[in-house]
Amino acid sequence: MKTKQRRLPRRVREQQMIDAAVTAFSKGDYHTVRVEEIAEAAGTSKPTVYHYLGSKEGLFTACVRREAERLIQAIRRAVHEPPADAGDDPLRRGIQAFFTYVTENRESWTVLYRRAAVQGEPFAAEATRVRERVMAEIVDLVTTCARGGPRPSAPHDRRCPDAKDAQLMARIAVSTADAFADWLVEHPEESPDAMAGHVTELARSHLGQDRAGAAL
Amino acid sequence: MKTKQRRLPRRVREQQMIDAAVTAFSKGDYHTVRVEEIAEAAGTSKPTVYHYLGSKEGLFTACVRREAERLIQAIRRAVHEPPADAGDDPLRRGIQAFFTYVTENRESWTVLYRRAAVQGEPFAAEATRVRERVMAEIVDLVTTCARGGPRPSAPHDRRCPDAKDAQLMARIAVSTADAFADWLVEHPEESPDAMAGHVTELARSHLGQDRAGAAL
Amino acid sequence: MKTKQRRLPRRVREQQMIDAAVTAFSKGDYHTVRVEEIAEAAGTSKPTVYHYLGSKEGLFTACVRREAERLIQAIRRAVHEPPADAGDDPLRRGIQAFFTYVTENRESWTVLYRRAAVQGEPFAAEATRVRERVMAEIVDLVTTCARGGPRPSAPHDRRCPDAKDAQLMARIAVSTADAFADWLVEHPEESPDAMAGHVTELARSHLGQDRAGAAL
Amino acid sequence: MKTKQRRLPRRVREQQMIDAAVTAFSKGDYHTVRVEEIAEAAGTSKPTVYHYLGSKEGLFTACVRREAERLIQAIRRAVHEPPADAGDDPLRRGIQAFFTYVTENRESWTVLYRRAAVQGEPFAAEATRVRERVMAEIVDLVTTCARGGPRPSAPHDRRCPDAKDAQLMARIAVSTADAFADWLVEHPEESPDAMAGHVTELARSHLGQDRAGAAL
DNA sequence: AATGAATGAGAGTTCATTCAT
DNA sequence: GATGAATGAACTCTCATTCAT
Repeated sequence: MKTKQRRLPRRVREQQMIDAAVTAFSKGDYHTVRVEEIAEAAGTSKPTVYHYLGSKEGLFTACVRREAERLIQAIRRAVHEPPADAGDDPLRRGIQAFFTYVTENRESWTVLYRRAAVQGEPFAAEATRVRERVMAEIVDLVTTCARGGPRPSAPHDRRCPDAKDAQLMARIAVSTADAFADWLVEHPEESPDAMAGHVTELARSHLGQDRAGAAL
Repeated sequence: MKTKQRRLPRRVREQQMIDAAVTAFSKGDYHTVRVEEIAEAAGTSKPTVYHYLGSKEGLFTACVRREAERLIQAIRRAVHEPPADAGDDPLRRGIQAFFTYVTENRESWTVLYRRAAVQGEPFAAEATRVRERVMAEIVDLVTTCARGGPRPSAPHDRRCPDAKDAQLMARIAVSTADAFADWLVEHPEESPDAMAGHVTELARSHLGQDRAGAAL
Repeated sequence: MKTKQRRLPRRVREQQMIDAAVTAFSKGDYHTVRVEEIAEAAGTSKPTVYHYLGSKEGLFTACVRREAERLIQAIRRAVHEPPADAGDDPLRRGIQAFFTYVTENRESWTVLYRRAAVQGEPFAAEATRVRERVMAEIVDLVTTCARGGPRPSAPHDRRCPDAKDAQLMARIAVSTADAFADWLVEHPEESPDAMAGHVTELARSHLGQDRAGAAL
Repeated sequence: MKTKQRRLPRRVREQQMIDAAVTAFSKGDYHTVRVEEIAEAAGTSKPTVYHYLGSKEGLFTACVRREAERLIQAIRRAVHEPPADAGDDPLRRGIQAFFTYVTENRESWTVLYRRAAVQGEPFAAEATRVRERVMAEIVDLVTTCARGGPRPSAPHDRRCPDAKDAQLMARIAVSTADAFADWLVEHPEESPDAMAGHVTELARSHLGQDRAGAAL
């Protein structure tokens, strides 16, 4: 057990604060979380939190930013630098990575999807922007991949599904992943992979079907 | 337009309060909403709100209860007492009613789905219970109807999807409806019906596919 | 069981209100008692209470006045119109009556002695005045009787103990009675009479002793 | 005269708060006292009071605890470590110390005896417990000393007055001390010592008389 | 760099009191 | 005469935020 470290370099302390904040914000409402409790969990004091992150809103925003970045990187890695045994369908790999992230990083996802969504909040501005970057990433995934982008073997798919369809699919993918993550808590015997498969098919079928009849 | 009425009977005022509260809670976080602002919107004063509903939590709970009831009734009516031109697939009618409700009663739905979801809050207790009643209703819809319940013309559907599948489908339906409602705000040209169609198929396909190969 | 009477004559309703108020004020602090609860206990509504007694303070004052009057009358009756078997020492009869009243009318006494004593309260003015009337009555009892007033057989007692002593004795009598009343709740086997005897002796001895050596 | 100090260490501020609170609670009813006024009197702000003492009730309880402790210590010191010129009757010394305390620390005593007595109040719980410790201390004083405990020169006093008697005496002593403190305000020429003498005799006489005829 | 001390501002809640029927 | 309806005013308590060391 490490004893409480004092005088850590700023970079490290900041990360500890954000760690603590993600946990806290995932457990309760933005307003329910007290800055002090985060400071304590991070092994520091309130003023230090303010010194580093500026305000409660800044703290929250930092969480959203960092976690969004992690999620985006996870998807990109799965698409562009897949491990050897990951299959050769990048759309599927991407969606699977997304499902896996949501499932395995519940706190992170909760903050990203559930907390940052509250409109009319002071923090909404920046948070919403970050949130949209995540959506854009997934839209991009769907668009690029369904179009056969990195996937050489699907030439008939070459049409670009229009942005509208892609956006809708992205949203459905996200909402499904969210529902599924909850579901998994009660049914740990299920695997995210199966669900990811369903959604991949749904996406490909929907994006193809609508325009070309039989995309599969 | 009636001028602001003073001295209304309790029943009426209570409804006005709940009306105002639903609007307020749909716009902001539970904690962001000030009771006084609700009182004013309802044409009354804070003490009267407390006199009638007991507490902020009581007010919130009253909203959740009333709106949940309305949603459930809308679905039941669509399933059991459909208008003449409503098609003869009860599952589809139910899901359609659900999508329509979510789309047309955004405030109501927001309170029901987004606000009541914050776990670990004092107000969550009753709200969560009510929320589960709504889920149960939809599970019921999926289960009964997919099984061919009121739908005489689909004998091949007779398998009863097990509770697990039905629950997952219900959650996905709900989550998707929520996402779709947002979507509709940006794309008013889309109709809830089309979306309901998609989801109905998704449900039927999922419930069938997994266990019976090609149910459709 | 009488059904709740409506339309009672004012005099009666007022008494019911005061009854309820005495009970309520004896149970809790002045500020803890809610006017509404008194109204309900009296079988009426709040506005009626205000109509009759004017204000919470008025209600409280009415209680103090009525109960003080009752206590004073009880003492006077014991001194001046004693029952046949009551002994022929008027001082003792008076103190005994006082002890009995305090013991048997705990609510009344609590309001009179414990509640009306809080200084700095809005109601203090009138309540204190009434309270002082009670003290004066007891001082009077001690003074008159110890002086051999109505008691023919104690000529050596003729000196008038000065007001100061009498007042002190009165206060001691009162505080002792108060302590004793509490005591009796836990020890119902004791009788007020014995205690009254002690205090009577104490009074007589003190008032005599100090000035004349052997008053008894 | 020190100017109003800002930034005092917690321990000090807490004492100042309790000082101010004792004064405030002695002047008015628990409910009449506003926390803010205490904070101001203590040279701080409301939130600091809450930060340190937790709640109004906590503040009140802290007062009761501290003052009770002081009173008890005063009595113990008088009994066990008397100054040279204090006489050699420990019962008398104890009672005298008690009377002196009540007389000289009117605020403290008022809080202890008058405010903590309101039953059925939320704040009464702990306060009542502390109050009983004070009573127990006095009972102990009466019991031990009357039995001739530390008093070597009174062998005929050896009977142990039973707990019942001791308790009654303690209550009367307390109640009388309270009345006497009021009395002293109007008659500053009297001394607590004289009064203590009276009560000591009353106690010894009562404890002896009843059971043994003429104990003195 | 780090933190104990301190607070302004505001929220929920309660209650005596008054209308208007 | 009696009462449901309504509220002004006040109070406890909380929390993000800032000094001063």
